[in-house]
Amino acid sequence: MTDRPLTSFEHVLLGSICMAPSSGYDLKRMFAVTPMGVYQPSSGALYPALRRLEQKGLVQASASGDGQSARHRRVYEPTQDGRTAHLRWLHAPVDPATVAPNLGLHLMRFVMMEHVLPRAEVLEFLEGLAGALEGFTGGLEEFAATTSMTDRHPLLALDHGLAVYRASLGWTRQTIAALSPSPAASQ
Amino acid sequence: MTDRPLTSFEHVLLGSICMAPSSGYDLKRMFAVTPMGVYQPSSGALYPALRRLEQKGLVQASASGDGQSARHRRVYEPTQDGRTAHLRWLHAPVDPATVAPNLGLHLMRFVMMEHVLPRAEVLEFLEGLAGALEGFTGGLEEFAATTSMTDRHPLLALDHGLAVYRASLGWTRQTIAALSPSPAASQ
DNA sequence: ATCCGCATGTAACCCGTTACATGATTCT
DNA sequence: AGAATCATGTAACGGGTTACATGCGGAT
Repeated sequence: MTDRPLTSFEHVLLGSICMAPSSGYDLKRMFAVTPMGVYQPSSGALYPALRRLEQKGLVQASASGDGQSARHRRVYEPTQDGRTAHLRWLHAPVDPATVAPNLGLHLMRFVMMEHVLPRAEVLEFLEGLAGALEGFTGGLEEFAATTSMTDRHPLLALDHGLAVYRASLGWTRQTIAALSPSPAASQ
Repeated sequence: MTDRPLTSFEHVLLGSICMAPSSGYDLKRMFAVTPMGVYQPSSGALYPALRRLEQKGLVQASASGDGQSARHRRVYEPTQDGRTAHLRWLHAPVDPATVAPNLGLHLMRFVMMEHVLPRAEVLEFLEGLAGALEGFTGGLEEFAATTSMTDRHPLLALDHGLAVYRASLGWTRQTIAALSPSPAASQ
């Protein structure tokens, strides 16, 4: 009852439910089937998390009394509070400190922005992401330049980080371009 | 006492101690200073983990009775058991299922292989990594090809995944080339 | 009739985070 | 002397994993 902020996992669940009312099993299959399935939540994580969202009044089991067929499913849909909390989450600026450890989470946010945030705000988010990625790669470059390390593998691992986050930055810029309203002649 | 397998974190600590005997504070600074610092272990995680390694007989507080100066430091060094456990960890093949969620961990393994595994085994590891990355990107490509998704953002997010893991794969191949004994004329 | 997939849940256990506590040493 | 850093630790709390339990529904 301390009203702690939602965990990332809870935010993803809430967001999924906002995109489409879902049962726990639906969400499980979503994780299993889509490339999001790098993380495979267990029943012991999923169902208690949904109950927590319910107890916080962010989702509710749909009162769809549609006849008999709903054998044993709890289909959740967002409450008004849930929608606003989800929107707040989508609107949160990209914290540069989280861009490296939570890149995947920011991508999830990007996916859930579609049809919810106006194009301009999506671009704003991507600009923030690009800035954070620039900062991170810049930090790696500076470390590489100033370190007195002589061993080979650590420097190669640094190159890996640079390659990966530069790729991420490249995608971000490309996506900004793709989503920007083309000013004149289009592709 | 159930003798559970070591966690990833414990393996990283053990590996660091194998590379150079360290105190908890040394390890903390290592995480804080190097680009490894995307993960910043708390005292409540670090010191208990070291005690666990000690209780399992994998490390021991160095009995360096060198005079007085060792004010209040517990410097750990690996035991024979610890070294063999670390080597087993380094030798473990790349499980393709873990390559996406634990890429960073594999990179840590790569770093710790230097001066420990012969060049041939490092290359073997990198080949395994490349194969796993090919499998993963292949899976993403197939999903992109067969999905009936019409929304834009999920497909763009997929592109991000492809860009990032292809960059990782590119680095792997490049590194294989860089570490391979040049057969004839070198660049 | 039985097995498999659907569907939700619970309990033990472990571990990480947060926050706090404690003392020694060096710097100013 | 007082402050900052070094250095290790503990307690409360929350949440995830593993493993198990349960029951309904459709398929063979």
